[in-house]
This record gives sequence, C-alpha cells and structure tokens, in this order.
Amino acid sequence: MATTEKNKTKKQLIREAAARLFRDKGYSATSMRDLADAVHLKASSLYNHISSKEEILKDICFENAQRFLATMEEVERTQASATEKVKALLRLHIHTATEDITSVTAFNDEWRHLSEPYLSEFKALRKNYEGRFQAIIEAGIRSGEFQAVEPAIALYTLFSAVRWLYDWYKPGKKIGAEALEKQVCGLLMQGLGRK
Amino acid sequence: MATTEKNKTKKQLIREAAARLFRDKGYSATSMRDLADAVHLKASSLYNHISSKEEILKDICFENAQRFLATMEEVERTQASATEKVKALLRLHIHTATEDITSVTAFNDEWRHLSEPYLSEFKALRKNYEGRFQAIIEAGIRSGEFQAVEPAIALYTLFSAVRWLYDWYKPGKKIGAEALEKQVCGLLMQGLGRK
DNA sequence: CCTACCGATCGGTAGG
DNA sequence: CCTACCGATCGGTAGG
Repeated sequence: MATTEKNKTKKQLIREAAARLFRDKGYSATSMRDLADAVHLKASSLYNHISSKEEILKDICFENAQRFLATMEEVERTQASATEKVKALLRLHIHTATEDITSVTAFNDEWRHLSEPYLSEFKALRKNYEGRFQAIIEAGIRSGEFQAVEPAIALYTLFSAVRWLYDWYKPGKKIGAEALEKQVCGLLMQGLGRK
Repeated sequence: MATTEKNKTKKQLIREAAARLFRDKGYSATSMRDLADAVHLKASSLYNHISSKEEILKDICFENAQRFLATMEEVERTQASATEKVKALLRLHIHTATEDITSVTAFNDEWRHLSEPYLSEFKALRKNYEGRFQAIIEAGIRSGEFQAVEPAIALYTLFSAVRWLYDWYKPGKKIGAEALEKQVCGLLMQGLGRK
C-alpha cells in the first residue's frame, strides 16, 4: 500500500537523521525534539513512525552487526590467504565508515546506551565477530604470513585504527575512496617504517 | 590551611569518579546524582567542591591537552630520529590510556560536550598537537625513514589505533605494560605482515 | 554537608 | 500530523 511505502520512507529518513545526530552529539545528548526538528516534525509526531528513541538505536546497532557478520561469513567461505581475508575485512570497515552514516553509531560507542536485553545481545554479536576476526589473524600467524604478535592486540589495533575515518573523510576531500583504502590497508599491513 | 588541603583532595576524588563515569556512560548520560552517589554525597554537596558539571569536563580536557603538549615539546627538543620521536609519542598515548583514567574522557570524544569558548579552545590545542605530530611524520618521510604515505592518514591511523586500550587493558591482564607498548609500537611501525 | 526546592527539559501519551 | 500535557529527571541554588 502507498501508506506503508510512505511510512517506510519516513522511518528511514528519521533513522538517518538520528544517526547523524548521534554521531555529532552522541545518543544521550540527542533529544527527540532535536530529531523532530531535523525532519521537520513535532516531537510527538515522531511516534507515528518509530516507537521509542531506543528503538532507533537498537535498529541501527543490529542492522550493522548483521551486515558485518554477513561479510565475515562470505570472507570465511573464500579460500583466500589470511592476508587477503584481513584486507577484505579492513576494506569493509573503511568503506562502511566513509559511506554509511549509521555505522558510526553502531561501532563508535553509542551501542553502550542500549538497555537489556539488547545490550547483552549486541555485545554477544560483537564478540562473535571479533572472535572470528581473531581466528583469521591466528591462522595467519601460524601460516607465517603475519608476525608473531599477540592476536588480541593485533585485532583491536586494526579495529580501532579505522575509527577516525567517519569524521575525517568528508565528500570534499581530495583523496578518493580507493586510494584511502589502499593507504590505510598498506599502513596497517606493512607499517609506517620503510622496509 | 588544612581545609584547603582537604578540599583539594575531595575535588580530586570527585574528578576521578567523574572520569570513570564519563568513560563508562558518557558525559551526557552521567548525572550529578550518579556522581554524588559515587563519592557518597548528596548532589547539592558536590557544589562545595566544584562549580559545575562542565567545569569537571573542562579541567579534565585541558589538563590532558597540556600534558600531551608538554611531552610534544620535550620530544621536539631531542635530536632523535623521526622513528624515535613517533615511538616516544606512541608510548605516551599507550601509557596514558592504560594508566590515567581521565585521559579517556579528553581523547575519546567526550570533549565535544564542552560549550564555547572552551570547545574552540580545546580544538585549537588538539589541532596544534596534531599538526606537530604530522610534521614529525612528514620529516620521517622526507628523510626516507617512513614510507611515502599521506601524512594525515598516517597521523590519524596511529592516533586512533590506540583508542581501544582504555577498556581492554585491565589490571588483571597477563600482558605487562612494557610488552604491550612494544607490541603495539611494533605493529604500527612494522605492520602486521611479515617482512 | 544536608533538606528542600527551582525552572527547564526529558521521553512519551491522549485525543483529535 | 498537531496541541496540550504527563511524571520523571536534569543541573543547580537557597539557606542553614
């Protein structure tokens, strides 16, 4: 029905405006009045499209978690080397950080404002993803592709190394998306020092 | 006077409890009642020691900024190679993240809740530090010590690569502070891939 | 250091 | 989709 379609669109608009506000001010400092202003509604009208502030956060967090896990599944199924697998995941992180406004919320700390049982559920998904990422790193160390680092340290260093992108990479930047991925991957895989 | 000494101590206790709460819940989600509970006072009694919630944030942010700039000054004065300078700064970041509870607030995004003119002032200090860090990276590229990466990309990658430490490095961990610094520095300078 | 309390703002609902 | 409004909670003050 047309009404359903329209509602869906509006809900999507609200969600994206919310993601932008959560990124800029944080979840707690974003009021429903702020969000309403951003989509040119009164606060009470938001509730025709969403059921609560937390629902927005929850949807954003879990949608992103599912997307990352789906890519992990794909990467695991390939017969690529550990190096190629890590690079593929890094590219996913970089690409998402620069292209999807909602990903920042899900990965740069706002998920902690989820209440139970969502908080535990989200943390479990996150831990699952991290564990599988770490397994790839461990396989790479065993195969001799990677240096003999502590896998957990490597995992979290890679993870957070790309966390600045969301507020640095603006459309106006001279560097292209591909060049950015190449530089960051290169830096993390080869290091800053010259060979 | 004894009273002054006592007040100072209590103020320090409040500040540390605040830093812990800001880290765990974020600045906005931390209420003065939360903070009062943490130091076993009523909310109104906090105001005998501090003048506002934002004052605590402001003090934490600027104190950390000054400390980082002071170390930058020291590092710049040495005649060390770019590699040694970058390592010294990385060690500062790693050490601070694991040892000083207040540093998280200043560097992991809570500073954005400062109001003007403090916000602009803090951002200027931050930009100053980043510019000087980037100059060291540029010198290292010119001298041939570093790969020919985009300096800004290298800067922010190093910067955020250590941002996970504050919630991972707990006293119970088996890895020592020195080993941690060595591993993270090694990873960022040499990369994950084997030579 | 506390009790008592302030106006402002919060997320959300009622009712049309 | 709006006006009108709810109880709860916010940062902070008065006064002792």
